[in-house]
Amino acid sequence: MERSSQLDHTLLALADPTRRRILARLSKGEARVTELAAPLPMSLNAVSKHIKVLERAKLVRRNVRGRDHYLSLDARPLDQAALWIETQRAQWSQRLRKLDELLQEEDRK
Amino acid sequence: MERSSQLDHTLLALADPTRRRILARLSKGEARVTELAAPLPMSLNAVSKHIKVLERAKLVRRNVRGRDHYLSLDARPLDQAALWIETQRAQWSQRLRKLDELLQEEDRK
DNA sequence: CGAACGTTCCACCTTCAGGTTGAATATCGC
DNA sequence: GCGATATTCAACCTGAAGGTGGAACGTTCG
Repeated sequence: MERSSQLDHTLLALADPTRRRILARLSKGEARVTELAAPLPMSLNAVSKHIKVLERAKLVRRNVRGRDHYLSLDARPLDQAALWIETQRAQWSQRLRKLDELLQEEDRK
Repeated sequence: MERSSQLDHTLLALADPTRRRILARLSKGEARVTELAAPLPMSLNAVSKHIKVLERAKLVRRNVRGRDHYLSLDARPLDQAALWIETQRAQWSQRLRKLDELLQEEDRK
């Protein structure tokens, strides 16, 4: 019934340490699945699944060359996530500011 | 076996539209559980659970006054999340810059 | 061609997320 | 004290997340 938004997928993908490690690795340059899996304490299959989650979130692009699949980072969805967080922080601090003004108003009376 | 990090909890809490709605509401001021639940298309119990997830992530604080529980936003965990995202974006764009320099170097030869 | 390699697909298991309903608990107001 | 109100707790269900191992598939290379 419910369509999951792009933002849902992005944040969900980021909410896992293994996937954040993969992204951190990819931010230094493209890599194959096996290369990404090598330092991780799990099966190649599990890593393959994590990559699929990252692809669903459009955080990672796949480039197949022969039998090798080269993964690379696409940082654009991060912009949307950062935007949401910044918006919340802005509204929050704005509210604090108004609250502060209100309290000073009280004091003057 | 695995200890979940603060960042995991934060991002996981954010990766749900209902919880983001709750946070957006709270960024405009504190509210009781029932007030938060009113506009949401689910039972009060479900909302209570969502709030617990937000509390685990330390994004929300609870202030009990009589039978009413007043929830308020604590934006500090958002800073950590924003930091991680910004770090990734920085490394990613730095890599693109270096790649660009490299290509220009190639051209000059 | 045939063996090795890189990756995915499939079947399975266990844990957890998100929702439900119904009962329990605590407080308020008459 | 009693009924209404605010919230949680407990049990349960369904589906998805995250892991496993093994079979399948396409590609490379001797």
